Amino acid sequence: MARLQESLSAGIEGSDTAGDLHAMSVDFFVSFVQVFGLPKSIGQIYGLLFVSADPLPMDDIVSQLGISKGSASQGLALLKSLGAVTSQAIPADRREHFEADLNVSRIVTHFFENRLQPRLEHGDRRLEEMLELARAAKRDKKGGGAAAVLTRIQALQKWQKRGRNLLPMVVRWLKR
Amino acid sequence: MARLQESLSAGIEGSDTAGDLHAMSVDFFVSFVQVFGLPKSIGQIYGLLFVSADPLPMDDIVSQLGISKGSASQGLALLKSLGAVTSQAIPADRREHFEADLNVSRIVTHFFENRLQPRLEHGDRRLEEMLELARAAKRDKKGGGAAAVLTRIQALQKWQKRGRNLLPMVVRWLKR
DNA sequence: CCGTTCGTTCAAATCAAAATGAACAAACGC
DNA sequence: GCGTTTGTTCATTTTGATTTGAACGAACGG
Repeated sequence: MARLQESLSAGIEGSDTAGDLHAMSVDFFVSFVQVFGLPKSIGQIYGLLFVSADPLPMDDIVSQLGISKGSASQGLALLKSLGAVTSQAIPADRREHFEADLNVSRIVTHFFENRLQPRLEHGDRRLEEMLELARAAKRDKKGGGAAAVLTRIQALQKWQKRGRNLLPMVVRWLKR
Repeated sequence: MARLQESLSAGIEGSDTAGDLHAMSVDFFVSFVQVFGLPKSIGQIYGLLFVSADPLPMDDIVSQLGISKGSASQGLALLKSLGAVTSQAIPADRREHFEADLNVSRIVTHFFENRLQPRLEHGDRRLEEMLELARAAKRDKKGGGAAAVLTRIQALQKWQKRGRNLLPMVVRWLKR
């Protein structure tokens, strides 16, 4: 962050409102993305773009945030795939310029559909298998609480279904 | 996991239905808790208790999962605080015995209220500060896009509010 | 074409979160 | 009380994820 402050204020004004705002935005989005278990660099990049008046080329991002070219490249790739940044063409400059896209419902939807749903579905399958095994165990009269375990698994399945119903509702609600 | 299989099947039956079920449950809950960014050990412990007919003492958990006493102790403490396990007294055995509590809505609610809400509220405050700075920047005519940034921050605030409204709705829905 | 700029990839280094285990404290039985 | 069992704490170690940076390839401009 030293880098950020430094290069932005560059010995001009005293209170450096712009630099503070940049730093805050970076901070804000870093903790935001961490809620979703995404790497910090993602938040830094988005935070910077969010308060930038114009689209920035990658090397500006690298130098302003003091991160490596590799991180920036990978981070921007992910952000693009999330629909959170878009590239803008700037006349007479062949570098890609990136702009933050405040597309919250798209981003959250993407997150749900790509990170949560697959897990839920995989979970479904495994629960089904567990149920099968538990039934077998009960038939074979293995162990004392086979019936109790069976009941538990079935209860869990109900919750799983509930969760799977909830997600689309949330997505719909976010979309309006 | 070698430990789990080993101690459970203990050279009795061939196909080891019970051992498979245990392993699967552990697996299932490990990936479940990881969605919420909780440590793996939490999932292991809960997964084991979930398919155990009777409450287990800590040393059983330690030996069946092959984890350390420290992990088990800390993990159980967290699970208790989540209301996900409860201790049962077993006559003539002074060790604490733990039982899985299939209390999904309580657990998820706890997660929302303790992990998400505080972050959202902290975010609120920071957004407010950012807005203040952006207004100042605009007044001082710093930078070209001060007005655009202001608009963005306000839009973000709207989304933040939306999110904060959504959470209680989700919680209510989960509770019935 | 050839040199330069831009961007990606991936093995290695770094870093933070979690697990370990030894030391400690508390509760019990004798 | 005194030794033993049970459970917690916390400094150290381990592990896994992220970041780095050097090497590479592609696209452009002259």
